[in-house]
Amino acid sequence: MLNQSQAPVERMFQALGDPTRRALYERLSRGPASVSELADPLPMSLPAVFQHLQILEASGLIRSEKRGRVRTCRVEAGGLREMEKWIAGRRAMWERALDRLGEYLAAQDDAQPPRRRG
Amino acid sequence: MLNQSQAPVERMFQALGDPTRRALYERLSRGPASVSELADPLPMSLPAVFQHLQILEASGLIRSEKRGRVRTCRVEAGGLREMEKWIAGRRAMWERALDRLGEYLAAQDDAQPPRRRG
DNA sequence: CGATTGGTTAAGCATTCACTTAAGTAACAC
DNA sequence: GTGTTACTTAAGTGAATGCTTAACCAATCG
Repeated sequence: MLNQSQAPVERMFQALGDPTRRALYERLSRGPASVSELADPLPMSLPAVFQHLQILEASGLIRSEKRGRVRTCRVEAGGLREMEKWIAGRRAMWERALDRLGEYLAAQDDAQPPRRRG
Repeated sequence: MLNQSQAPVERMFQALGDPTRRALYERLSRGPASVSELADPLPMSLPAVFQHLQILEASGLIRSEKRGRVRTCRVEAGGLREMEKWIAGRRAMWERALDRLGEYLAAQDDAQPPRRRG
């Protein structure tokens, strides 16, 4: 798997690549919830949901806190920001690449005299 | 795995959850490249890279075109946009949830007379 | 033409992943 | 105290994933 350094944003992408975890995250973006509240509508066992929550939390997308015997989960704002930053970075590189292509083509035009008007 | 409907954005997240594919995508965001150019710096076989490229293309993050015997891959702009849209949607929901919480707390304040000034 | 290059397909294999059930543990209810 | 609730841990299983090597095919080269 070429396990090189596992950047946090990568664990976020991986976390959201699973439909269950995406559903959990969408639910939590509507407001905090306990583990069993989250598990209730899902067609799987509570330990399974708990494992998914652990993965989401390890990725930095959510955060949770235990009071008494109930653990309340909520979205971690920083997570979204990390992903947005990564995407913005790729977009910037890609747009710069397009610019370079434009400059290159312009330079080609300068070097070779235009056919129509020559 | 709760295989419900596999939204396109989900396949993108899943695609970028792998370090190799993330590296491929980063390379391509700097400009187009052929399959073997992409495979060259990576510590794995060409078929392996090819499979990763297929996954990236199936997710809609990249696009490729074959001329003669060389296939040229490039970033698909729409892919980034899809992911940004999804993230923006979650952020919006999350911020709305915070607003609701604020309103709720304000209502609580109105209902109960303030302690300090009462 | 035959040899090489660039990609593609196929089959197999080891690991990881998404579950499961069973068995804890700790907080609260009675 | 006993029982119930809410989570947690552990162990196991089948399927999906990330590779591999060994062909195979079409385009280009000599």
